[in-house]
Amino acid sequence: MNSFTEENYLKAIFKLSKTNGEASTNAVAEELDTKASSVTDMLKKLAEKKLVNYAPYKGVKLTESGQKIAISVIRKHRLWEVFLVDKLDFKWDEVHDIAEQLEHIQSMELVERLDQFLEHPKYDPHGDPIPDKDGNINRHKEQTLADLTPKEKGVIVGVKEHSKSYLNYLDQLGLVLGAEVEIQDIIDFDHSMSIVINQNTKTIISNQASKNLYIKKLN
Amino acid sequence: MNSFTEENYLKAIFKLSKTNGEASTNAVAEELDTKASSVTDMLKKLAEKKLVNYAPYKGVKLTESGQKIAISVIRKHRLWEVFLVDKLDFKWDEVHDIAEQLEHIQSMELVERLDQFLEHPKYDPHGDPIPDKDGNINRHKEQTLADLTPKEKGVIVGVKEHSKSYLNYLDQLGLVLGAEVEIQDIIDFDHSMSIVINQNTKTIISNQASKNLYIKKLN
DNA sequence: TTATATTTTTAGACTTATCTAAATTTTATT
DNA sequence: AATAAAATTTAGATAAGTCTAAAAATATAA
Repeated sequence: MNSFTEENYLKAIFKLSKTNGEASTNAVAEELDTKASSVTDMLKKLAEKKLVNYAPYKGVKLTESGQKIAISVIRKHRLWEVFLVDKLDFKWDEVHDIAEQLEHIQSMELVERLDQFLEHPKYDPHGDPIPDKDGNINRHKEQTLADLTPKEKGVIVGVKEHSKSYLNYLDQLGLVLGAEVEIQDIIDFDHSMSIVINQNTKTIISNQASKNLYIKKLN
Repeated sequence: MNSFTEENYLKAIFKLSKTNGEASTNAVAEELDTKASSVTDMLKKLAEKKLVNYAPYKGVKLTESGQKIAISVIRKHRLWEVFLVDKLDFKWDEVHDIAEQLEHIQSMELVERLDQFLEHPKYDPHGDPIPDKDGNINRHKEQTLADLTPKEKGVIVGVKEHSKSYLNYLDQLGLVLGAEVEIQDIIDFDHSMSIVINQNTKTIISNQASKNLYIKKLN
């Protein structure tokens, strides 16, 4: 059995590995808000359990079984988020901390029944894909609002950044999943965009904001 | 913030205090399947946090705030059990271990929304009363099937013992919450009873079994 | 390529929760 | 009341996870 802590390390390493397939000690420390020395200790432990491949100074990589656990934790996290939003009427900016706790509940049966109860959702409330029972993940297309050019339209399918303040801000503007956005203009200086939301509300958003919104382009 | 462990100690002390208002070190150790010396250590810690009143060799008592926490954990446990049985179709003998984990999730908002989602249940799947938001508990009447005499009838309203094997056994016999039982005969020797369940199934149950079934007498 | 900066690891300490074994206190028995 | 038995506490260890400070390895830059 793995501890909460171990699961959190595996999850962090998984997240950081998306780009280059592995993670550095410092990156893991940053992600988990802890010290590099603590990370080193834990990596040794995870390596002994064959959950990661680790050689001193050489970074860390999940093994097959480490990845399996990480994905299962992510599956639970995202399913619980769907539960919280769809069934308990939480808003998308309120569920993260609670799901961080619920993701560690141990019971295969529970997860599968929850999945069934929620009618096998494919995405969580932030548009992140929910891994299936066998760990397959339907990876997101990486196109963001910032990639579009004037006159182009897209539908919001997800967010890259999950902070409460960002989600709340999007909510205010009506930039929620499924909303349609048309680019009107891009300011050369700072790449901020003027956009029209759902063909009626006009607003301006920063590049910082637009590059964290996943978009499915419409033609 | 309190750890899982602390919450489990408070819950155990609360449970053991039902009879005499306080608990002995050994009783707590037994309840939590740990050693008396570990309990002593923890009692000191809880006492420092003003969650219990503890004097060496004199037993332990919950303070007001200790009791509040214990009851809130019990409230969560029982609400989650209702969720698991009513929404996820678990059986009453399958939910204990999962609820033992879920009861430690920290979020007032979550509990209140769950309570609402479940439509403010008064009892959990074993007939145990669910404390309300303010910690008031609708205590059970302590009458058991073993207290009835031949010809008397009652409805099953709860179980005193929660082991999987007992619950499973009751299930087999149809001795579930709401079932009607009529006493036919009591064997003098071992106090086993022959009973009729729901006016049609006749069976014999041991005294051990009958004294763990809470009954509401019918007239 | 040598010096400097950055990253990572090691060493040693601390906290929480646990244990065993020994010592102490309380309770029960004669 | 003295002694035995039972319950409880203390002392000292252990494991998980963390930290600070110092040392070692790697990367960067003059």
